[in-house]
Amino acid sequence: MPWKIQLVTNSPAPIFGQIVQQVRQAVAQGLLHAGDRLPTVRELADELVVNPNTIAKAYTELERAGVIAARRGAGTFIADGQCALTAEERERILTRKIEECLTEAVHLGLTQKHVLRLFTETAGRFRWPMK
Amino acid sequence: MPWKIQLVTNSPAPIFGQIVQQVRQAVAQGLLHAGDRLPTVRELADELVVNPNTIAKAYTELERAGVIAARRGAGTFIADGQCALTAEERERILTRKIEECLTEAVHLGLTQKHVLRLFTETAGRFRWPMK
Amino acid sequence: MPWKIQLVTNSPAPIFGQIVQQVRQAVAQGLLHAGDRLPTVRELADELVVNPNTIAKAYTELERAGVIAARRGAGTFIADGQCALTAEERERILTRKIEECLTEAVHLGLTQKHVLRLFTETAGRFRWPMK
Amino acid sequence: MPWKIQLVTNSPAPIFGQIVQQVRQAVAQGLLHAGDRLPTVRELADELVVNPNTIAKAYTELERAGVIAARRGAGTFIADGQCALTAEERERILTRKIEECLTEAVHLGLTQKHVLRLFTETAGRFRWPMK
DNA sequence: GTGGTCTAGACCACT
DNA sequence: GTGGTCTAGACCACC
Repeated sequence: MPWKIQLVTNSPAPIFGQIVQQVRQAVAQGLLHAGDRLPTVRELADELVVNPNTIAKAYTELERAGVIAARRGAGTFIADGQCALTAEERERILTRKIEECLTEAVHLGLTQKHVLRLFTETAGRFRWPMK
Repeated sequence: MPWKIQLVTNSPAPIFGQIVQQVRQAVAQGLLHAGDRLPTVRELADELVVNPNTIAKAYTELERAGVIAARRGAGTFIADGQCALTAEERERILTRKIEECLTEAVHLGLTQKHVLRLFTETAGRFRWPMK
Repeated sequence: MPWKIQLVTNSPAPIFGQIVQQVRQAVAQGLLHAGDRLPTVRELADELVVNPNTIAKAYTELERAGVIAARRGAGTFIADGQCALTAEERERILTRKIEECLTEAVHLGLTQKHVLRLFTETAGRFRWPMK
Repeated sequence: MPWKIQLVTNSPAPIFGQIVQQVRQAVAQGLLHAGDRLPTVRELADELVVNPNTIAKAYTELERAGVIAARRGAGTFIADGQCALTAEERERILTRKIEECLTEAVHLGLTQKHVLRLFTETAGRFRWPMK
């Protein structure tokens, strides 16, 4: 992998969830591309010093989300998943996420201008669909 | 309260967490202001039909976060919480939230333009500090 | 539960998959309704004589599919899930299933008339959306 | 072969299983007839770019099911397989398949009318026994 | 050697 | 007492 997964063991976020999020983000940022091979369950388990079942759970979750595809006997690969949800559902999901984000921002005492700048800058580090 | 808390019992999010998030969001949107009185634990427990312990846990969490303050014998009130973190720490926290948001957006197949528009629109419904 | 889950231990289908399919079918046939409570993980594990983790895996899968909703500390309930896939995706998925079904039918040497009758009869035992 | 086998490598379905299903479906749709010659294991392995062992496993499975027959030194041919099961057993097997199909349909939120139309249309693309 | 399933048993978060 | 997470270790299907 072109980068390292960072686990925070003293976190309320479960280990498998941290792995899921970091792989999803790497894909969204274009650090991982469709067809790239992920480390095997056992390799990653050794590297992160967690139980192989925990890695397997993360990979299962990612597969269910269409982010990766596991092939028995061959390994695990980044998929070129297309989201099949309706347009309304997608907006609904994202709006909720954005509201969480903004709630946090206001409570942190940041200004609207500052937040918009941070959002735009960060968006530039992601890999957007062309369509 | 000027608005109703909406609980989704069919949700992986814990009940107390939903309450915390909705109070925080109401404050961030200016629906609740510093000094406003919240319902008592028992009142809210009756209204939402949940265990009083669950409400108490939500209030404890909100107090720990500096969003509300309980005054013995008087009730619970919205605090005018000032965030005591350093500027760097605040940016770090928000950036992580924004990254989660953008990761979701890319996986939903939305365009950068669409997401920026949605973010800006939603930000307009929040109450920002003047500073 | 108004009916019993039947496990075939000598089957290529995994145990958790058999549970998933049978719960899905019970919901589709109207034997289980939104809001109904399922047995606890431990209860069902005892009843079917399998490991609680196996039941938990089945429940997790069903939750991900939106068929049930688990509430920590409260139990597991049938959800009133709405499918948010696009119309094309839904037709695509079902057509593939139908093709599998028909392939099987032809290889069994059944006549078209016979199969259509069986299909229509069986459909009558399901609970269809009104819309 | 009058048509091409399409492998989906990003799929939980095993490669050999996809081959088995597609040959069975081609026979059921009349694209392959009794006596037609199939490619050799090596030819098909080269064409699909998979391990010859995988093709061999698919052929073994198809032969076991009576769909094809290998003749030493001559090649592999589509058999005119007669299903040796009792009428009851055949109905039982098909009913289970139909139930899976209908369970999926209901969960996709499709109407009974829609599903019946799709089933009838698809059935028209299959080659049924005259008997 | 790869991922998938299952068991056994521990601990935690939530109601 | 409920479901959720994690560990440990076994066996199987697939390539």
